[in-house]
Amino acid sequence: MTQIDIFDLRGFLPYLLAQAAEEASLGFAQVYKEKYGLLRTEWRVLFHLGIYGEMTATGIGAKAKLHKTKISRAVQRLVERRFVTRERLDSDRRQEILRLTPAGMRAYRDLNAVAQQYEQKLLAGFSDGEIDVLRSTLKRLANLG
Amino acid sequence: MTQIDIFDLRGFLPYLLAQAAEEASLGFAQVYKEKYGLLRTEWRVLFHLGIYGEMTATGIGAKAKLHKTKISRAVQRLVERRFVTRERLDSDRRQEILRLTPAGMRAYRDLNAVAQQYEQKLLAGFSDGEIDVLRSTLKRLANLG
DNA sequence: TGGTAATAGTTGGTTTTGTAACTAACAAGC
DNA sequence: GCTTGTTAGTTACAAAACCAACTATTACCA
Repeated sequence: MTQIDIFDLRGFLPYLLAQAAEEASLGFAQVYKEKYGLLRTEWRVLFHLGIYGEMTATGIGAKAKLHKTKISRAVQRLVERRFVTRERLDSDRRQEILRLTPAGMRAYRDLNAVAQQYEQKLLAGFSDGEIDVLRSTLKRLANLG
Repeated sequence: MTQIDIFDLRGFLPYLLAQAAEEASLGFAQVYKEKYGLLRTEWRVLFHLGIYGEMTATGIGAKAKLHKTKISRAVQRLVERRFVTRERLDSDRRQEILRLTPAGMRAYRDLNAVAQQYEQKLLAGFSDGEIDVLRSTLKRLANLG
């Protein structure tokens, strides 16, 4: 067994993805942390409510692939900060509908705008073709279509 | 300010990257966890030593962009499991050279082979062109060339 | 109906991470 | 040679993640 048939893990896809994901999320994480005191999971919940409107915690978990305990705690903090309201459903009193407050919506819109600029910077050196392939392959890898 | 100019965050690159990275690493993480009881950081250290041969903790940190405390703890556990040895350098007694033991090398080679197969499955539905673009864009995003 | 199973969400205890302060060894300037 | 600053690695404490057990409510079905 020689060293020759050893696969070069430097290009190992899960590794490249992890490194690129971390690098890409870092700069933006600073923004939502410093401007709004949000943690990553809290930002994600905010962003799902901003996109989809009212949702339940379980619904967000399914879309974002986040565990319900993480969401439960994120929602708690978002409610404390008055970015989100919760309302028990009369038709099924186990569920709570989550909604952005006006303050939550303002934060969402602001961060949305920042995100847009941030992404442009990230992709500055890439061609349109590369960007298309990148997005489409990532979506497939993430099982998002 | 209408809703119309709101950027669609479903395609937000840091989000897609995070989701794809998590999905891609999950299956492989189970392997190194179940077969060798390794944590993610421990696997990364093992893999750097497998690729580059002997290194210091700081050297691994620089390559892998891992904080030195994380590496310190990972190395401790790898030494306990007899996958890694450490040796203080006489020329600079602050540094320790880390090396794989034979058992560490065996684990590395085994996981390397699994990784290779695993990656093939991940990329099964992609064309060669897509794979090239994916790898090259990820490397640039991760500042790895 | 009444009993069992399933679902929504929370809480508690353990692991793991993150951050800062720490020790030990070396380097550089005076 | 001292003093000051830097670097390698560890440790300690706080924050966050993980997992399992829990409450409350609804669904299934005999």
